[in-house]
Amino acid sequence: MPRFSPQPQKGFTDFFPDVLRVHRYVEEHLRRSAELFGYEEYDGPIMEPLEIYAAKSGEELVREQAYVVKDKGGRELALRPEMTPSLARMVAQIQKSATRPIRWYSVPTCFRYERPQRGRVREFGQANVDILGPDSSDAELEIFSLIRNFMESLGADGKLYRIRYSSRRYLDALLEHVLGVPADRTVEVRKMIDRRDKMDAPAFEKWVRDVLPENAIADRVLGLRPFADPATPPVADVPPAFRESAGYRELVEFSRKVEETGLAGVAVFDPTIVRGLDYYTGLVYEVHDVGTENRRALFGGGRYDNLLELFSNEPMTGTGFGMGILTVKLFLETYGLLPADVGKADRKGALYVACANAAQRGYAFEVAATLRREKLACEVDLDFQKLGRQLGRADGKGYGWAAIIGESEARDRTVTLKRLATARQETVPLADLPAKLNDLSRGS
RNA sequence: GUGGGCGUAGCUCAAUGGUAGAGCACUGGACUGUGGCUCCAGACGUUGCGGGUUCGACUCCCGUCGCUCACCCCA
Repeated sequence: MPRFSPQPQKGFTDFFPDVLRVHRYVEEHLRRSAELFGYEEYDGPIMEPLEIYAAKSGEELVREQAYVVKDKGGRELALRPEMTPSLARMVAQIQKSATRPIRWYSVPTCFRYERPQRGRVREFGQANVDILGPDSSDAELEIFSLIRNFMESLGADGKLYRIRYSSRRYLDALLEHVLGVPADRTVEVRKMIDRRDKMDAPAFEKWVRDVLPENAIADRVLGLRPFADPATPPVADVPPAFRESAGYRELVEFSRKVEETGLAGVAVFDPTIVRGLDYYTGLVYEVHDVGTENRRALFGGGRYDNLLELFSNEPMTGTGFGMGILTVKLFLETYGLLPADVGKADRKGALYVACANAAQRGYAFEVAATLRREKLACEVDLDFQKLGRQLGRADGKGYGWAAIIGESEARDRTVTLKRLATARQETVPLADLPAKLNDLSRGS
């Protein structure tokens, strides 16, 4: 027999029970926050035709990073690298009948063939929360509130993270009217602004001057520093055309709303937020750790106006984010926000059936069945000898109670009910056991 | 695709060219129906793999594979 490696594929994860519990902890908090805001859970196929990703996100990325499967009909399917195209497809089906806004969330497993590193693996859980229909930035306000609620529920206050937002339209207006960047180079200059902090200064300057040989423009781009208030970019004279642009007005108004809503503590304008692809058309946002430990964005999102264009003639706008379960988990670990017992099963109210003699195993199973009928969790030790070992296992697994069974208990149809933490025990008739356990658990 | 770090028991790690070890975990015993503590014992290894240098390699050299961190990218 050949021996295979017990390790999972690179970038894939074996979720052992203690690891899975941590994962679920993050997921469940997200679900709870989403439900609190009225969002409904959906899910879609784990594979979609390759083309719908290619159409959305560019051929090259898809070829390099998609897991592609050819089915028996010769169709090329991709393991979903993201949820949004499936969301769009599904929404297109119910677009005419659904009550708006559509508030949906999902917690899919997604796949990307990339080189793994901290916070990034090939198979990953990514929560998605989207609100579709309203074109007002009140939708973004709601999304920001939801993010704050989620982070607070995990014990992260506003000092530990920031929602940083900007807008495509604002940035384009800034480039056009304030910096004078020619239209044919806005895409690349956007990229520069996104990249500035990640490069060393001379390399950045060289890049800028290569792309913008006009010195005056290059100087203005190089002189642009991050600034806090979108209404006042730090340049000598702001042309009126900029202040009249839709991008300017939209973002300044949104910034004001953020203040009014009391979100200013966690949400800040940041002109360097650009977001990777051309996907987004309006407000964009990312959530970051304020520290340097976790440089990868915890959340990324934005507004898309053309979401449904692949599937429907009728446009629909929306905004939403994706959030990496793993990145949030790393964030929580960094700040010690995971409860100490998050990886352990909670069995404080559960009972362990310890039977000292194989002759009474039938009665032991009957006791367990009786409890389970009353929705009381219990586990039967299958050793049927060595009571000491059995109690040791019960303790090791964190059980709150043990039911000890031997000859006399089986004869009298009782159990010896023992509280493991205190070692106190008493004999209880089987018929009274469920009620007794419920009473004691409530009292403790 | 590029670069750094690391590969020794299930896990965390020692062993500076000279007999491969410890702690934790596991199994059993001390203790035949009463756990956590303690003590004793056991099982666990092709030192990632292949080659080279050497009387002798976990140790040094070359290659290779794997893991990891960063770059690239990040729908």
